[in-house]
Amino acid sequence: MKADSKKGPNGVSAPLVVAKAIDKSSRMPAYAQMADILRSSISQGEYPPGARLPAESALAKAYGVSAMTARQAVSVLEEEGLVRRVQGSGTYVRKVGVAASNFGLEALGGILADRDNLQVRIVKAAVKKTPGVEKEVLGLKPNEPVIVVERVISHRNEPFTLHISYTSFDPTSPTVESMLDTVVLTGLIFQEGYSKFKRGALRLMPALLDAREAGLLKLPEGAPVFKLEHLFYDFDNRPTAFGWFLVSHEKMPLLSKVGVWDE
Amino acid sequence: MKADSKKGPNGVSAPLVVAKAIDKSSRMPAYAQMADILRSSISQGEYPPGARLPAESALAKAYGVSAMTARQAVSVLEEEGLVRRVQGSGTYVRKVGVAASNFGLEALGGILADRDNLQVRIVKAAVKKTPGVEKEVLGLKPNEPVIVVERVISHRNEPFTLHISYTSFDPTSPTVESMLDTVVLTGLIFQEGYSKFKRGALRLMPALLDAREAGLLKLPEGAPVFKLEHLFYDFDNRPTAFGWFLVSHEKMPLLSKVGVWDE
DNA sequence: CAGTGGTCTAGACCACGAT
DNA sequence: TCGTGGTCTAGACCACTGG
Repeated sequence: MKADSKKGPNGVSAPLVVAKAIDKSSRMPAYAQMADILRSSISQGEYPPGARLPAESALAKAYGVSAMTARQAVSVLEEEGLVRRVQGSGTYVRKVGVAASNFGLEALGGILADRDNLQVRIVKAAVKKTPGVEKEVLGLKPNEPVIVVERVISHRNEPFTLHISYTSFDPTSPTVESMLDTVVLTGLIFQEGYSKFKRGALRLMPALLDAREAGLLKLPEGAPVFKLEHLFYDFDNRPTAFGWFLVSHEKMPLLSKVGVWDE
Repeated sequence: MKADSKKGPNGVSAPLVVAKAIDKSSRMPAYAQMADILRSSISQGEYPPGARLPAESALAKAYGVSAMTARQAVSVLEEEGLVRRVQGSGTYVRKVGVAASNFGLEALGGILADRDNLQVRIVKAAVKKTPGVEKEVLGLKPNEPVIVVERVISHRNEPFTLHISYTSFDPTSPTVESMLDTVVLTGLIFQEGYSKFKRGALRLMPALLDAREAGLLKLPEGAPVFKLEHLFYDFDNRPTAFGWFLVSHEKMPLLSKVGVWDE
């Protein structure tokens, strides 16, 4: 028996009741209208968490669209994390929970992209020759030199983040590139021009500000902040840019929403 | 002139050179094979960051598939964050940078789902009648009571997280549900059965452990940890479950990868 | 074995961008 | 105006789930 069919008093399968029709003359695509309707149905409890949605073929017929269009509508909800597709079984409404959350760093990107209001101050630039973990990460020998650069990046004249970076000191590359590694990290921090990096790994951690860091960021010593560690690889797969950003959670809020929010 | 065409010595447009052909007898879908090929091309620098990919129609012709299939292949790369589609213009390779990163809480979900190895110990359960921010968040009057419950959730007998929760004290709901709010938070913490929540908002922050918290989690006092704040709404749109998890970043690493990693 | 989601075709037309 | 991505159709067949 079709699980999504509704039975009349006499037990005969009735057609799927459609909450709202598609306006094909609208500029809004049919799949988007359909996704809105389905989302609304979920929101109103018609399809509670765990429930199975009608089959895509049934939805297509009910809304008078092709199967591909109905599929696209369901895909919208799937990408929103609202439903889960199981091949051969059906499409199910996801349960809302903490684990579904996802935190993006658009806020950071937005600020770093607002270059007109950014000020970058280099507070340290040195060649380090003593061993350290950064050399392991960059695949260097303990005695090979690395360039360490520390920058305070301010936004609208307020300190926003402290960036510590380690890059390999490659005597064969042009001096302008290696000396203060401005080119490499311009590509990392600002998303302009051609990036030199093929891929990167990031780790987000909580951290405390020591006295010096706190002074540079004009925050209290011992304040909890985000530490965003990064390791970027160039197109030769060599680890190239290791370092981290220290940034207050108030200046970079990490927010996430789960479930249905559009009403 | 087609921007993606390559010119021969005599200046005549040559067909797009295909790196590898699609094996239509393979069990791997054509779009997935095509996505792999394109990803590999990007990885090897054939399409550097900022470059425009060949038009979807050109790709379809070059690989001998329909336009919809080529489109699906490009969609894979788009969902991976590798390319950006611009209507009317083209599809461009994204530059790799810190802002592209995205942190999911699958690690948290994985541990909370492993119920056989979980122990939950309630370390506090009380009805609070004095005012507090939690009442504003839950939309209660300052004198309305809330239930506060604190739990230590251990995994394999090691403290994993401390959960503080505030829920409204609703005398009309069944006692079993409201008393220790076990049902509500069973749905929140464990993703089993039918969820009572329609949606939730979450905020991730860095925090320090005070002496009591540190003792409960067997961590040093003052250690930096993640604070994952949550506010969940029921299907009547009432804020219902406010609280937060304190969890060590070592037990819940937040990792993210950007760019091309599959080689 | 019936029903479900997953893939695929060979077209069509539209909205938008750059020219 | 032309090339691009975006939407859509009306079919087809396949892979998988579950009774």
